[in-house]
Amino acid sequence: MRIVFMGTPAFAVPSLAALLQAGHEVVGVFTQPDRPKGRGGKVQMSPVKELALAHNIPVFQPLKIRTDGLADLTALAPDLCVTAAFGQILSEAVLAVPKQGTVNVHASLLPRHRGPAPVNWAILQGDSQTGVTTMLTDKGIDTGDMLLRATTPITEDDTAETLLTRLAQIGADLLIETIERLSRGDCPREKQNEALMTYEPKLSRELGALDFFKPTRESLLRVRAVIPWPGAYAPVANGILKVWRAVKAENNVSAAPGTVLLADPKQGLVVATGDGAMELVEIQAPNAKRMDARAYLRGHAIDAGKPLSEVTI
RNA sequence: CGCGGGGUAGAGCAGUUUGGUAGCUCGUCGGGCUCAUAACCCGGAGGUCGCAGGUUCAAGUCCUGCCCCCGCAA
Repeated sequence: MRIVFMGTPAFAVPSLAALLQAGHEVVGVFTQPDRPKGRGGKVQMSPVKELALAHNIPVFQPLKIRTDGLADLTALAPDLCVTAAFGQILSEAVLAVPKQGTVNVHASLLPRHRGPAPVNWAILQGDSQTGVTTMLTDKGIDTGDMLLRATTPITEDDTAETLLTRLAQIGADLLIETIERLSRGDCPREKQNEALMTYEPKLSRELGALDFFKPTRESLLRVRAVIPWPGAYAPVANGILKVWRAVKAENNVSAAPGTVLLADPKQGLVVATGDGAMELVEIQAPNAKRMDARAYLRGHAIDAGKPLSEVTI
């Protein structure tokens, strides 16, 4: 069976690797064009492209597959297309190319969390579990019929980063099983219940903003949900303080949310919240690298009692 | 050639402008005090100041080259 794979970031890599591992015939890979990235603005290949090149698979990087990629896709004459975080919306013309359709690997339990950032939103909304759904892509965004699904619990230690890594592997395994069952003709297929559907947009920088007036729990979820990008942050006198890890803390004092309650190497950096307090465990000062807050406090004195927004970090 | 910050003891930092025998907080080791302690007191160990070269009586500090790390922006 001739398979064309479409994917871009690290999440898609295990799926492509699994296809190759399972001996499937991957005749071409579509991925987003190389773009300037990182320090120095160097142009970098997508993780999927690197893997494809390592296996000498033809790589296609149309700006828009629906227009300037259609001819290449048609020429590959795929029986099946597989997508995983490709980053481009497939038009009906594109979907019409593969004889047996297009299977998508989506990192949520559909119909919950349709959209480009399902893992982050699952954490942010406090879901106790999430998973991966394989589905038949149709013209809508994540609206196609569901095939198989696998779940995984969201633990207190999970961040969007750890969860995404785990889901990528789960998705890869599920993809292989899905293709096997499709080819055997015994794969279940179920329409999505539109009434239970949720759709969330891609992440924006603003989603990282912490609001200390909200309950501790919400802030802790946010910290975990926006790793590694955009990262949770709070304003300070000299810029922005990023928060990479935080935990609930005790607060017996009556202080306005946002007030620095404690700030020393032994007790840590504790800030008052809407319903208690939270300790900022791993932080990142403006222009600095991320580090343990207690380590940071050994070299930088911070006055407790003032609002965090007025403190110079 | 996108903008910028930095490499000083195990950790985090100061000191570099105005060259002159390396300092702070924490940790660590030993001792003491205490019912007790993330407490306190006393004492000690631990550093080729990223690498190489240069200027100088003298360089962490000035000059030149190189290596490495990181932030922002995308």
